[in-house]
Amino acid sequence: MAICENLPDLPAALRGLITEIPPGRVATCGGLATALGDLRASRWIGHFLLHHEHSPPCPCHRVVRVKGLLGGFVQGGATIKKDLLLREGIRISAESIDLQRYGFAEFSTSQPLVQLRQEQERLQRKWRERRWRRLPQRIGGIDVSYSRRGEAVASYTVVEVDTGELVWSTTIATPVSFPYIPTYLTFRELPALLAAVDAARQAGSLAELTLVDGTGILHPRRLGIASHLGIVAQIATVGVTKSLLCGRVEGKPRLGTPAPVFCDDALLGMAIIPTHDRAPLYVSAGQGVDLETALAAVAGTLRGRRLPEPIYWADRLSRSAARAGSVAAVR
DNA sequence: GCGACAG
DNA sequence: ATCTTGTCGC
Repeated sequence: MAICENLPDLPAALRGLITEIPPGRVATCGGLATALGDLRASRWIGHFLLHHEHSPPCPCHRVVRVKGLLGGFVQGGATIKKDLLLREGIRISAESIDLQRYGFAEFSTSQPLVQLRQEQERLQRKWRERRWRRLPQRIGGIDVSYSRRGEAVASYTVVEVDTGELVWSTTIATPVSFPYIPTYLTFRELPALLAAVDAARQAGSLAELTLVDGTGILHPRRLGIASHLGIVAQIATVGVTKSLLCGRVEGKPRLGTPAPVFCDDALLGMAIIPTHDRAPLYVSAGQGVDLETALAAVAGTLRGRRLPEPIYWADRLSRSAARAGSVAAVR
């Protein structure tokens, strides 16, 4: 089954961009993010800069904060960074740099994030909605945890709706090759999800409907990870999140009476209170279901916990496996 | 104009 | 998502 083909090596692309900044010039995280193709990546870039493996010729001191403030530096304080920049001929007055004069943005780049957005837009055309007359007897759940070594550990679970009992599960570890960037979660976690879904399919244990820990069409491009997984793996999915990626809740959800979530004036999700005094969950259609069916599937598998049973178990099993270390690996 | 932003 | 001690409550 095809995974996202030609996934760009974002850390390598970023390193390449940083290398392009000539001595005597500086760039901002926002400028680098734009060069990668989306301003949303700037927070990841900031985090990357503070934690990357920094060997001597690395010119990361040429990345500063917006408005010309120096910002942090891997090797500790900004003192060394300031010194390096001064030595390259940059004038620093009142701890800030004149970006009009020293700012650099003429990167040569293929903007890898633009291609990923286009992939999402292409797949979104395959999105289908369907209203189910009744819920299946078994509902699946899927979630990903991360081990200390940076592997993604995915669990697929199957729960009997009538009894609420866990009847089957599988857990698989896969390598992680993409960072978390809002709206691009799919490219980080999909390989892990697909490995778990494939294992369930081969065991003949795939449920008719699967709850995914991630959003469905409640997404800026209407293709959250739940929808993406559903389309690629050809399964019916529901998106469930603990916080909102986009959109606004209309009114106040109460126990037993969910509230609608609107995004760009479209009804794309529902906020549901899972149990007394708990924060709401946000439900959206993944693939092959409508919002009403998605909500019924979540409501029908909520059994007094914060999360619906299939996701609760997937979360619990993947986390304990990730912490324990020893998990069957793929690839 | 600025900030927010699933896991 | 993950890093973490104690603490409150059923």
